[in-house]
Parts: sequence; structure tokens; C-alpha cells
Amino acid sequence: MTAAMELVAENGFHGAPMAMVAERAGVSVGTIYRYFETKDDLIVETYADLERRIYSCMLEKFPDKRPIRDKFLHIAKTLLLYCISRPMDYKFLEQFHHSPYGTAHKRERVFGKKCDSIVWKLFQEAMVEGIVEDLPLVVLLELAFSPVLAMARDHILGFVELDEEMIGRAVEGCWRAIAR
Amino acid sequence: MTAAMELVAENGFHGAPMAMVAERAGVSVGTIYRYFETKDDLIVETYADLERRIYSCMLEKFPDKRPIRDKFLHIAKTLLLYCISRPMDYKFLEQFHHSPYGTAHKRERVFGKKCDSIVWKLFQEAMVEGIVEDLPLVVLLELAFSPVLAMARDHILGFVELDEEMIGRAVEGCWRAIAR
Amino acid sequence: MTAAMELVAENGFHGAPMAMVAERAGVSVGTIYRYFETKDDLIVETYADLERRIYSCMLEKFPDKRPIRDKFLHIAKTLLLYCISRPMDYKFLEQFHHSPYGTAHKRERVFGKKCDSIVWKLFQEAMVEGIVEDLPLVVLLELAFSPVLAMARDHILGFVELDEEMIGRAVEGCWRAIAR
Amino acid sequence: MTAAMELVAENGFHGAPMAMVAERAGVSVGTIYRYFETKDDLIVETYADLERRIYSCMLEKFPDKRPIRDKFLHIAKTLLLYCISRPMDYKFLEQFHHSPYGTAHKRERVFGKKCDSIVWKLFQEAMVEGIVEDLPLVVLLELAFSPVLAMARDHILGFVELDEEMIGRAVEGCWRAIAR
DNA sequence: GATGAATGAGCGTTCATTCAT
DNA sequence: GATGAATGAACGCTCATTCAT
Repeated sequence: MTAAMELVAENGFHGAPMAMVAERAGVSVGTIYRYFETKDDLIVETYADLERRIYSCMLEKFPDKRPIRDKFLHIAKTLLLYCISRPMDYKFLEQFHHSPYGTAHKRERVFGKKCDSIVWKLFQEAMVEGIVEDLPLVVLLELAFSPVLAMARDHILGFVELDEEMIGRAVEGCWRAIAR
Repeated sequence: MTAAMELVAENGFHGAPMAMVAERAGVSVGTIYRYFETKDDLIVETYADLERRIYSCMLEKFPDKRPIRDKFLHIAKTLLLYCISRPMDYKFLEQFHHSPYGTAHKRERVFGKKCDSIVWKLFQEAMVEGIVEDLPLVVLLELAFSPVLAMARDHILGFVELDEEMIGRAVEGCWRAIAR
Repeated sequence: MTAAMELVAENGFHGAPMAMVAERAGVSVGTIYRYFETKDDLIVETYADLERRIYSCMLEKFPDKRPIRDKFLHIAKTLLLYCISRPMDYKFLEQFHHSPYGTAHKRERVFGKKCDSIVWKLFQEAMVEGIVEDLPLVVLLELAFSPVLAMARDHILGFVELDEEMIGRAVEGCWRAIAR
Repeated sequence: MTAAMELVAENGFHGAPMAMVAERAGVSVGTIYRYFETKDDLIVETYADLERRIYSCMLEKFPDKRPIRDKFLHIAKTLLLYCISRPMDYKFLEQFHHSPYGTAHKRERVFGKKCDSIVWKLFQEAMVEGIVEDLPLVVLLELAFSPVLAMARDHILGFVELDEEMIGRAVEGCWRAIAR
């Protein structure tokens, strides 16, 4: 999965042929197919793994007792820092999100109401308490997080050099975008 | 180029073989290669064309005499409405942005200082006047526009049903994100 | 199609990879796919072609005015001689018949009542006239023709050396098998 | 061997990968290779086993004291009934006969003069007594038995519904084909 | 200038066979 | 003796690109 992630990150799905994944992983092609039914399967599982890692990262030092705003800032900052510190992970994430895989995955999230992640829980709590704008959850999530990922991308590609202070101010901007 | 855009929008770059583009365009493959050196060339020119169309759309009814805030709201709304009304165009845009083409294109923009578009001009004006946060231009642009495109995507994929009123409130959120 | 037939005849369907067919035909793989959608398609069309050739062979010097018995003997002899004189054709035929292709093809024949060939017409005429045993058409066909093909096979593989005289006596045996 | 036979019968040699055979047999792939040197070896031995079962079936109630005609009718009927009652066995037989395995096997039979089976003995006796046509043994065998197997196939594939009476009349046809 | 047949490297996937455990 | 993970050559098929017509 590491090999797959790196190659997809570097060259996109098309630039990650199974033979190359195998070579980088130091195994034969056949071996991959012992653990993953298809290339799609490999990609999807790799993504699930990555998502799990990110969520577990967010849970570290999570400000349980603090107001919702602080929780959001923690999550957004953590996400941004994670992406910046692991460019491969971010780039894979991006490829995944803007592919049929990602669309299907999100569709399941949105319509399946799989609101089990801390992010979704936090936002629903915020909506109930009325401290964020009265907009659909999906819209709030985009207002809040799409800049985070976009900034990570710009940093990784060298379009900006983000530092802790700027990150702090930026995610506060994200909060203002949704806060009532 | 229309044929290419539609096919890329529907199926991604891989789902748009030159033969299929030719067929949809009602010409032969050879003819495409007379006007575009490579497939990449076709894609890049198609994107340039699309970008031009979007900018010209923004210039319609542009509130020249109004404050910067209004100008921004006009631009953001126009962009969102354009994407929503032309899903193919949006989807092509998305494919392009998250591909090596898009990265190269943006790199040229950022480092080439090709700040000729109304958007870049507007933001530089806003920075000079100090009415937006003191953050790098690139960061401001992401805070302001990445949610717009993300929302367009969600609407097109059916994850939300945006109406004029929601769009207005959402782009105001975008403004708050960057405004001092 | 000739290349495909030869290779299938020599090595079976598995021994006839598209790359090898292409090589023997003196074209590239891609070229085959311009004329045949899939390998299956190539095989099926090759068979149809062969069948047409055999039927047209049977029509030569067809004893129109003679009794049914003579017509049958002509057909059976022609088939046997054709197979013997074109071992590749026979071997391809055999491979085809004993494969899913052949089963599907026969199913269509039997249930689709596609009784347009001279053979089916002849047998139905014979059944109506009551000069053959009162058995299902399918059974009569097997009694009459399966030995013909089996003998062709044995000759081609060198298990017997058939001559005109033996062939005559053998197909008379086939006739006795079905004649009342 | 049972697992191999079933899978080959159902899907042909290609549809019977060793891993699948192993799984169906409830053993590991390695274990198969302990008892059979290669896949070919497994197939050939499985065939030999089947052939033995069929011969032993023919010997049951064999009309030792009756004329040759009755012996033939018994053998042919038994073969047909065996195939019909065990479609898997028949289908494996068919796959085998029309493959390189089958050709090699028959070649050995014909040229090795391995005439030990009751069938070969019966026919040689009949030839010596002059009660069958004066044709090569191989030809007589095809005239007599190829329709039997072909009919079994048609029955199994649902092209005819054979009953005891029809079977009786059909094998009498086979006898007439060879009888002087 | 336009055509589209031809090319062939490359892709995802399979499977007979091996061998360390 | 039994296991099953590992191997990698081979397969059917695709598609960007070329070039004779």
C-alpha cells in the first residue's frame, strides 16, 4: 500500500501500473493480487488506511472540554499539518478525491449518513447549537475544509511557505466562514 | 475541443481516447493531429479556452464602481453559477486542476506573476488597501475560491441542491474568511 | 482468419494467442482488433466462414434429381473429403464444436429452428417421406454425421489411411444406420 | 481427481486452475503436486480412472454367451446410459478426447496395439468372423461409437430427451452401420 | 488538407509451479 | 507430509501516434 500510495501520489492512477507498484514494494505482481482482488481494491483499501491514520491523528490532544470553535481549529490545523508533513499522503488523497473512487466514497458518506467520524459529529453538534450558519452540512464542510486541503497542496507544490502562525490565521478564516 | 471537453468531463482523461474524441467531433483522428500536436496539447488548449469563457462571464455586469467586497461577491457567485449551469465545463476544470497539467499551469501563474486576470488584480488591490487578512495571495485565493468550486462539485454530484439564497450566504462566508 | 484457424487447429484456442495470430498474419495485434471486436468474435466469424465454404462445396455437383439416399451419400462424402483435404479446417472445426462456442452455436441451430441448410432440409424431407428411422432429427444427424467427422479426424491423425472406396463403404454404413 | 474432473467438466481445462482444484478438494495446491507431477499428469490420471470405471460398468451383466450383436448392443447402451447418468464424467471425457491429451492417448492405443479392452477384443472377433464390414478397425469403431457419444452430448445439453426405447433403436442403427 | 488503417508498447489480471516453513 | 505465499511469464485488449493515400 505504501508503494501504491507513493506512485499514485507522484504520477496519478495511470502512472501507477501494478507492475511498478510491485517492483517498488519489492514483490511480484502476483503477490499483490493475493492481498487485493483488483487494482481498484488496492486503491480503496490504501485510502481507507490513510483516512484512519488521519482521524487517529486528529484524536491526539483533542480539546474535549473546550468550545466547538477550538475543536474545529484543532481538527483543521491537525489536518493541514498532517498533509504538509506527509506530502505523499496528501497527494494520494487529492488523486483519490477527484476520481470516481472519491466520488463513490463521498456519495456513500453523504447518503449513507455515515456520520460516525469526529468531524461529522462536531459539525452536527455545531448546527444543533446554532453557532454556525444555517447551511447544509455539506456546504459547511466545504467552506471549512476545502481551503485547508487547497493550502496544503499549494505548500507542497511550493506555491507558498506556510508556517505555524499563518496556518493559525488561515484556519481562523475557515472558522469565520462558517461561524454565525 | 468541445468533444474533448465533454469526454474528459464524463470519463476522465483515460476515458477520452483520441479516436473517441474524433468520432464525437465528426472528424478523423488525423485531423485532430493537424491542429494539435499531441493529446496533451489538445487538453491544454481546451482548458485555456474554457478559462477565457469564464473570465468573460465574470466581466459581464461587473460592479466596477462598487466596493471590493461587492466585486468579490460578484466574481464568486458568477463562478459558482457558471459551474452549476455547465457541469461539463466544471468537471473538465476539476480533472484539469488535479492533474499534472493543472499543476504546471498554476506554477506558471504563481511564479510567472501573470497577474493579469481580474481576480488577481482585485486581490492585490484588496491587499494593498488592507481590507483583507495579511496572508499570502495564494492563501487568500484558496480561502476564497476553493469552497466555491467544491460546492459546485457537490451540487453537480447531487450532494446538495444549491439555490440563489444559499449561494449568496455561502460566498459571504468566503468573504468573511478573508476579510479583516 | 486463416492465421487464427491454423493456430487454433494446431494448438487449440489456448495455443492461439492474439499476438501469435497477428504475427502469423503479418500484421500487428491492434490491426486484428480493428476488424474483430474480441478474440471470441474472431473465432466465431472464422467458423462462420468455414461453414459457408463447406456448404458451398456440398452444393457443387449436388444430385438434385436423384433419390434422397444419393443426396445423403453425396453430402457425407463431400464433407469427409473436404475435411481430409483441408486438415486445418477440420481441426479448427473440431476445436470449435467441442467448445462453448460450438455449444452455443448448436443450441441456436436446434432451438432457433434455423433449418435453412441443405442438410437440415434433406433430413426433414427424409423424415416426412418415412424413409429414415422415426427418431428425433438431432439423433439422426449424429448417427449419420458424427462418424464422418470422427473418421476424418482419424485419417488426419494418421490412425487410418482412407481411400475413395473405403469412404464410399463407410458412408453407406452411415446411411444404413438411419435408413428404415 | 474428482475435483479436477468436475471443474474441467464444468469449465474446460482453462476453467480448472490448480488453486481451484485444490480448494474444491479441500487440500492445498502443494499437496496436489505431491501426488501428481504436473497438471497434465493430474488430467491424464483422472482420465485413466474414468476409463476404468466405464469398462467395469460394461462388464456388469455382460452377455457372455450371446451373439456378438448382443454384446455390442450391451456395450453401446451401457456407454450411453453411463454418460447420460453422469454428465460430469461425459463432459470431462469430451474435453479430454478433443485435446492434445486425447490425441496422444488414442495414438498410443492405435499404434501400441493395446487391444486389451473388451471393446477392441469384441471388434477383432467380429472382424475375424466376418460379420462386420471389411473396414479398418478404427473406422468400424467410429461408425459404432462416435454417434453414441454424440447422442450423449446432445442429451446432456438438452438438445434431445433420450429414453430407453430411443436408445435401443439408436444403437441398433449403430450396429446396422457396421454389420455385413 | 483530410483520412483512418496500422502500429506496438503498455496495462490489469491469471495461473502453473516452487519451496521455505 | 502438508501448506500456501510467492513468482513472473503470458494473455486479451487499448490507444496515442504515424503516414500512405
